Amino acid sequence: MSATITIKLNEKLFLRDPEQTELGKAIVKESIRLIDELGFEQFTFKKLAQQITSTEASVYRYFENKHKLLLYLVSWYWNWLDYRISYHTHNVTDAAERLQVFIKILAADPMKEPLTTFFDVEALARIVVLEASKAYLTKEVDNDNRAGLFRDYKSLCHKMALVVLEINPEYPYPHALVSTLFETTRKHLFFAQHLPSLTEVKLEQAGLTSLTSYLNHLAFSAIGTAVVNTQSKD
Amino acid sequence: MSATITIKLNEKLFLRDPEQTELGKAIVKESIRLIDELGFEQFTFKKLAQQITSTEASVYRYFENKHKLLLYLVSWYWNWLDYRISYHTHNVTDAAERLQVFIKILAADPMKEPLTTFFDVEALARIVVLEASKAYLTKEVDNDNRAGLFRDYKSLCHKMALVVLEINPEYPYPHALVSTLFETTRKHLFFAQHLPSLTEVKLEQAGLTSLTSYLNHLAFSAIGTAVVNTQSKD
DNA sequence: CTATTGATGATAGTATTGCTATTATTTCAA
DNA sequence: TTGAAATAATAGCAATACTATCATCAATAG
Repeated sequence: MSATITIKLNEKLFLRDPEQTELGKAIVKESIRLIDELGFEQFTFKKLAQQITSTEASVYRYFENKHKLLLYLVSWYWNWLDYRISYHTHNVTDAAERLQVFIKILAADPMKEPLTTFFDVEALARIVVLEASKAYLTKEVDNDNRAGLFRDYKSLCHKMALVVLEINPEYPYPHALVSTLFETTRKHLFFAQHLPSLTEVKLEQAGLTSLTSYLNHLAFSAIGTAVVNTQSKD
Repeated sequence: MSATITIKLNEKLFLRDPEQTELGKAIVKESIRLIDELGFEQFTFKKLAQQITSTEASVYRYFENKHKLLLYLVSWYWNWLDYRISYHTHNVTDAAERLQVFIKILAADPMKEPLTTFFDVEALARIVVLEASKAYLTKEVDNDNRAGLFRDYKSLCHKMALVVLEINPEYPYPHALVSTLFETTRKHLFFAQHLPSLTEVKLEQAGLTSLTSYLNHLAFSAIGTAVVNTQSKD
């Protein structure tokens, strides 16, 4: 059942919903390709418009500016992660096991995905590694936060924090630990590729076993429980 | 003994050494003030030149571009941290205790500092929190890395990794853990201030005890040793 | 005591960026 | 079929990220 789940994002992220029109989808699809190729700094609405043979003005009708577009893409990604995590854990009763599934998905382990998208999700995942921090590391954070633009990241974080508390109700840093896991995942994917002397994590295998191991180790030693030794069913 | 330790940075970070001239020092001092005030995106060499009543062209004679300037400032900061850590640990024999001093300094606990600077170090520390990630999260990382522009961060990381190994020679992720501690420190200082729902860390106290506690907890539970309960002597 | 070098300042210029505005054209729904 | 909405085409503007040229001034080397 390859359901087309519609990911519902905060309306303040865009001026016109890009999923509703062909042009909108072209903007999203091509912006992902271009940001992945050029990096966020070199990416401009003019270059994007050229690629989709449209105009800068048209792109501006969908997104206020490129920062909002980045926020849109990143939010979409967190929403997608949330969906995948729910999908793969909804019938896992043991909380520790659910946390492990969470980590496995975070670390980008390829799992059969029921959600098909009109754009390159792997490119988006690379964008999240390289650019996601820039979505909030600005002088505009507080305004953007008030506008609810980080809602998806925060709610996903909270959801996983509850799992941590289920494992150990006395654990004093559930949100901190989960956000650390999120940030650490991206940083170590990046380090493994570009600054390998900063980590023991290696990228060689598709399963990213060393990243998964490191994250499991960090999480479970902090929470104070041994890593559950269960093979997940997929 | 308030020694004026000269922090020696990679020469590729600048075109002309800013510490050698009055103009150079003015550039560094005022750029720290301006980046802290405006954020890195809104900061320009033109604005900087106006502040120091010099010209854009003169600034460009010291730094190739604003990205290199950021790299310079961030490298200076890591170097300064390195110096402080060495200073406060050189006669601490116990490795676990040295790691704790390291964490305490990382978390910006105010300690008597022997190094006096001609600019606002606290502003620089804020810049590191908000902007340091942008120094490497670019499409230019590999070039910058080849040019040795991350040398200071990497060597500091390695130094601390050796301390981790001294505590537990079997520990499989010393560099990963240390870089996680670095990144986590900055992220949680940021979260505590702007996205508090992502962390239990609070900023209220000068000593930042909650951040220090969280970092100690993360580090020592991962390494597999209890937190040493020693009051440091300062 | 020149003569030269090196650092700075003054000024100008250029391509690109990050928009906004106006008008024209197409589309498709009532 | 007509009218509203979406898009394209074009222009323009202030700011950014530089580069280049030339004049000035100070130190210092011969």
